[in-house]
Amino acid sequence: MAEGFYDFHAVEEKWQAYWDEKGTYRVDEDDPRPAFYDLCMYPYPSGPIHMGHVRNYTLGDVICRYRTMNGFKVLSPMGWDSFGLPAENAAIKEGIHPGVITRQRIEVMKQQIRRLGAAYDWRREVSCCEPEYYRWTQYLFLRLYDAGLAYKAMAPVNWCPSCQTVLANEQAEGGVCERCGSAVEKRDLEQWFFKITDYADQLLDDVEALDWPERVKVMQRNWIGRSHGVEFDIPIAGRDDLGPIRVFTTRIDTVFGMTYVVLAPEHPLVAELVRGTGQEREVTEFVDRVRLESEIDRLSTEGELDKRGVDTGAKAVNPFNGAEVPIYLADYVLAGYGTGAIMAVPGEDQRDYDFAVCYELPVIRTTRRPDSWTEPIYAGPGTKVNSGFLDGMDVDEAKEAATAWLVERGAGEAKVNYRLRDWLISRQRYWGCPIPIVYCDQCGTVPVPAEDLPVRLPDDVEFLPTGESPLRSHEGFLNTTCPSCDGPATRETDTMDTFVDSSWYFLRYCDAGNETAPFDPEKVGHWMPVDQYIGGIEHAILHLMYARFFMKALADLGLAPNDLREPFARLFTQGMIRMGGTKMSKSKGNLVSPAEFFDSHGADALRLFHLFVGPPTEDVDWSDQGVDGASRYLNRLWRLATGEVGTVVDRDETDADREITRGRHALVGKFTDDYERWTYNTAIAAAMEFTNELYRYAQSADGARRETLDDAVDHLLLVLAPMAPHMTAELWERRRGGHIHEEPWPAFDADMAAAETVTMVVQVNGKVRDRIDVAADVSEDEMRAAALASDRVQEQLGGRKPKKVIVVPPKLVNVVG
RNA sequence: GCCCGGGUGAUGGAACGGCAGACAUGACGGACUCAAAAUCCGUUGCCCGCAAGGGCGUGUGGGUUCGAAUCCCACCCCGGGCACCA
Repeated sequence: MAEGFYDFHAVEEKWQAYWDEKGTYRVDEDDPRPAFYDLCMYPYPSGPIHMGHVRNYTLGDVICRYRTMNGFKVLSPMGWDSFGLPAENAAIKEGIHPGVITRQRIEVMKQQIRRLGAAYDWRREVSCCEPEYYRWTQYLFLRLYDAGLAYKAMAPVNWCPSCQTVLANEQAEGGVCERCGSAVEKRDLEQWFFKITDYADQLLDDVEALDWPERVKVMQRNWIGRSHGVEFDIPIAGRDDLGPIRVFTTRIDTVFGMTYVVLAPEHPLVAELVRGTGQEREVTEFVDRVRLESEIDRLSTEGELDKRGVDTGAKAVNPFNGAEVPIYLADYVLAGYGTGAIMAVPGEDQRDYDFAVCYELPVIRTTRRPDSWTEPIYAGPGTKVNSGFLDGMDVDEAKEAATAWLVERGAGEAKVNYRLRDWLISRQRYWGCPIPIVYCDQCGTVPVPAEDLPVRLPDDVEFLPTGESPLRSHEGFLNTTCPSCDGPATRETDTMDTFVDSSWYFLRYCDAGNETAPFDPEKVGHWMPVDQYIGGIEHAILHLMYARFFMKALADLGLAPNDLREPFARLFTQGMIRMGGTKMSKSKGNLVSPAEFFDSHGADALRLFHLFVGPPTEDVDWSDQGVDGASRYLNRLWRLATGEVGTVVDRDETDADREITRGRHALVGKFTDDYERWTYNTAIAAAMEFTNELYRYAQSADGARRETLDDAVDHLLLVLAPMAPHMTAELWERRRGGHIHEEPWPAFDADMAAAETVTMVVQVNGKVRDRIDVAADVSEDEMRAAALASDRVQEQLGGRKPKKVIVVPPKLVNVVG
């Protein structure tokens, strides 16, 4: 390799070793610098890293290094989301323990992440599949259990009758078991839940103050889905033995338009309602059919409305006017939301209308609609009609009056409902955190005492394609003694959803080595909340919602500081890397491996490409040529900074030199702005422009003035240091000595950055007709005079007097003629 | 269906009401070279013109403004999220 050529292999290795050994990015509580917590979502260790990781960690690293230069101690940790299904499936396929596979993959990934040059405090590394970590996941489960926030209940699950196991929704796509192809059924099984619904209001209200992308906030709000309404009783005609049907509505003002009532097929009153009636057979058949259908089938039957409901033959009595209306079952009413029963108002609800048309049920409209309205249903504001004592009121008044009417009679009350359900955490799987519970014939459900944790996953298990968790047949794991009575007991064999592990890993980073507690609340208070969280938009709902719930619950339990209610103050969601228009993925076979580029172009070139290709929020298409371009630029910078370009002379400062100094002040100003705005692509463009200018400067007949060029190049290196850390460190050391990443962020002088002369644009009727160089501090009058003196302007005016002259100092004059 | 994004050269993108296309990629031409690579220089939105210059141009149509890629209204197309939530 020729002397003077940028040998990125050697340079990158050298500096990676230096940062490791010197511990440049290790930070502690007693460091007096202000704290900044910079976090990238920890990866699932799938083996080699992909371009999405590169983009994510490059952004995180740029923040880390930039904030460090700005005087912060930046906590930037890394770890592994190492429990989960893919490793267990690989274990079944290859006959290797998932722990072995996972640990190997972590090593590969860690090596590659290191080659990216990202600065992590590796002392804080966590891996949630290790007992040192999951012990504390179990501990937190127990604390939630003690607080009544973890409970066991029956829940409908996807069940494969052939594999004899529960399937996650994504394993039951299309209503078919992904392993054996059998039709998946709904089954009711005892499952563990976290009571996230207790926090629904807080989770919703606290979204407002977060510095998060608006679309993520919208998704969180929709997911929680708070709706205010009324719950009330509708008696069943002639069936005093059955008690009323309780319904929920957000439109109690439309109650006089109720022309039928609908129960969910799973509603508890159904069996009694039809027993011994002529409708019994038809209703039972309907209920059985719906029960066997998966959620997916239920949704896909859209369009065949006539098969999706059935008349029970029974009648309900509208408490407001005594009208008798039929009671139907329909699968569009969900058992799990509200009361599982609705009053149907086909005049003011689209689904009710569609159903009513199909089953020839009457439509009563209760809101006067605008004259121009032609749609069959109207749900807007207006005056009530056909509504008894509500007539003449507007919608809001009617809601209030109808609610008061119900409350007076003890027949109903205002009620808030949520779309959010409790978090089902049970997984019938091996490779997850065991739920620390035992079942004793004498004592029932007994939590494992904290001092007995961790409940370890046994290593001596066989991974067979039976579909059943190996924990269920592992005698040594299954059989234990009751912590309460010492009698024989069996362990819970379900493990926790991996989202539980990721709901607190950012707290463990604050105190990763703690052997007596999950973390010290004081240390957590020192670093938290995360100042900048960076990750993919795919976690916009689940992970971010669960982690927020954990933070609030742990603060309430005294495990974390009480005022720490939100874990992530600022969130940045990066766009995807695509290849030829589609997402890069193994299954599509369009993966581009970052590792190849470490070898062929170097980490700095790969990082620079990712930053230059476009705004980091946007999806981007991968381009090999783009990396070539980034690499070309770095080589250009290398030649400039190693003195291979042009001639350098010693002389007194000339105008040309001063223009270069002005340029470097402007450059620093541009970078300072762009780092704050995350517009790295335009910052890099400015660096390229300035580099091109320095080339012309050094190659000009007069040559470059030594101090001026050195100062300009040094500043170019400083501003690029967070983006291309290896090359800038190497050049800085050669030119200046010392470590560039310990230099302070360069100051700039806005006055120095301002140009002395600017090019003023002269428009006639909004079209550019001339350009005139003027002093930067030119007055409005001078600009107007210069513009009107322009031959081109006079030509365009053709002797007419201008009607008006708009002057925008010092950029533009618009002559309106 | 509802809710977000987004439509700018051959391509990625730039332009936070004021020069549309910065910077880069690609392509073409040239220099250097025995040759190639690397590097360097030049051209590169469309149309008319020898040129000076002129006209057109940011998905479509309208509007606001001295001035619109940018703001407003309507529509078309693409991407994403949610979807019987009463």
